[in-house]
Amino acid sequence: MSATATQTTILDAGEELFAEAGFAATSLRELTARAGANLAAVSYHFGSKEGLAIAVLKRRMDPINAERRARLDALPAQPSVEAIVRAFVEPLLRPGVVHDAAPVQPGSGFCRLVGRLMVEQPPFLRDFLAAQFRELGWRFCGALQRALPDCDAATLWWRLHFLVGAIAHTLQNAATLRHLTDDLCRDDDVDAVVEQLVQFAASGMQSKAPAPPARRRRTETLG
Amino acid sequence: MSATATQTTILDAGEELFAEAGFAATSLRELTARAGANLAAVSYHFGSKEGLAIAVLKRRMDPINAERRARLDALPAQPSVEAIVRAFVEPLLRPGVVHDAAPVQPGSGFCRLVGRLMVEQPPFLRDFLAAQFRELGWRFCGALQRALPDCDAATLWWRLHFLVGAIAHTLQNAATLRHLTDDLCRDDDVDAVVEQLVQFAASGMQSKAPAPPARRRRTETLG
DNA sequence: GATGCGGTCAAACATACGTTTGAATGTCGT
DNA sequence: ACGACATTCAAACGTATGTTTGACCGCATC
Repeated sequence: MSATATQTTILDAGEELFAEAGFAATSLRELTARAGANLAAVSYHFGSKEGLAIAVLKRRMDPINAERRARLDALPAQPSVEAIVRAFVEPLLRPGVVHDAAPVQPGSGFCRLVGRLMVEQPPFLRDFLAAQFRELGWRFCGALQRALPDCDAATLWWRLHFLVGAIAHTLQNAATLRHLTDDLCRDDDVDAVVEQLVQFAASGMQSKAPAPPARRRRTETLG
Repeated sequence: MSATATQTTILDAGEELFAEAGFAATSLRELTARAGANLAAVSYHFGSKEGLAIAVLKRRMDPINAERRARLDALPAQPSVEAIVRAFVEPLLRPGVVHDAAPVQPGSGFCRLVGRLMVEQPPFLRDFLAAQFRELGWRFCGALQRALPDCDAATLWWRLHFLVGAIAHTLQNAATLRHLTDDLCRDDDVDAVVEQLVQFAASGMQSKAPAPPARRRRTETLG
């Protein structure tokens, strides 16, 4: 059964509004109003608000992660670190991913949505997001380790994690940065932003692994 | 007029719960129950829920940014990039900042709160956060530019922005990473995490500035 | 010991939320 | 043309929210 027009407009509106204000702060009345749909349509088609959020994510995340996998597999035998980073970053930030008739634009709601939900991580999404990312993370970590044999896996995982944070924050707050810098940093040139990010992350990845600190601080979790 | 005990316990509870679930998803009833205070106390002492959120942030952010400024001023004449990055990262991630009788612990609510609200950025907080960060950002950008004369200011601002994203994501989702990597990446050794972050960011900062892309993509904002 | 006042409290307020209901509407195959 | 099924709709449901109210308490001060 293919998605009806109503389902699509609701998914689009969810993408936009969840990205804009977050999951908890978005009401279904506002959402269905923007979608031009009836309030009850959300429950009818997606079961609940949470079900809608998962559907919104799933619609885009699956193709993006598939493209990441494909680009990882398409790399040469001895890929540069930059090429690996690029395979991770570009499928998310650049257009090209299509679902139904709505291609993902670089500035579209979904980009910001990922930035938002990746960090907001409502409890009901944690397992879903972790499951989405686990296998892919290990694959990229493995590729990086082959390119950087001096780095342990933990260090590379941390750096992948930092990269995800940088991506998420950029996706969501690029406009803030622009405002903060009096338009010095423009967010309307996607290619330039991608290059900045790839350059920064590729260089960070190739840093030498830090030596474990001499004394261990008493056990405290960081978050 | 100094803060009463009630105000302090409410601020503490706000720190914890806003960090845990975000601003919109936290109810004042849950919050005041945890604080052992009456529901009406929030309106009485802070005016509103939004007023409370600002007070929670302000209590910690002012001393942390002051310490960042102090450490920046205390750097030698020709500081290394790593030293500058460290002056930015450590005041936020390491303990030592004290307000009233409650020191900021590395795993305390506030660390995660910053990670959360830095990215959630409810509309009413945007101007507040931007004002907090603007002057500090320019100072760090200036210091970086003196250490990296080949980099333009925009590139360094972007990298500072990436660093903020990496910090925020780490503060908030370190536990997720731990789970994702089957305990390979531990979040209970704060020193090690700080070293990972500093190492990664310092190296990323020193990357050569990317050449501006040949053709400009049509105007689209990224977020 | 009366008065004023900052602080606390239980209760109520109006509103907004996510979800459900049951009737109405459209759209197929036959 | 008709029955069946999927979809839409306005309305209502129960609950939870942020905020306000007005009585009450503990102390200082006069």
